[in-house]
Amino acid sequence: MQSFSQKVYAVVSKIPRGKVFTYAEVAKLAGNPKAARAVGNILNNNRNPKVFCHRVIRSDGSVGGFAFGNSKKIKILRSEGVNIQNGKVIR
DNA sequence: AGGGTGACCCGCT
DNA sequence: CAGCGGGCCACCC
Repeated sequence: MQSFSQKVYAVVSKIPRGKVFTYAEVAKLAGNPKAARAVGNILNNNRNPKVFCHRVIRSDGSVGGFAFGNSKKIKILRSEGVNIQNGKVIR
């Protein structure tokens, strides 16, 4: 049985390298476009190391938050090939 | 069963 | 353009 959190994990895990998904996008793909908040809650409470949580950003392009440090998140994203300027992701 | 929290989003001022 | 508030959903205690 796939709970919303499980779906979120599945979607996030499917994020290809060098690409970034917004919480709203993940929530929508998970089945609830308005559950962006729930996505953040799930990742925050679980912050599963097996999930590419660093590839999930806000709709504004901000990295949002990261359990290991948002700076680290930005660094990782840049390594992935994502364009980041002034702490914001340019996709 | 109810209340509280959170890495959010949208709208208004 | 920037800042503030309200509302949405899911999970935990």
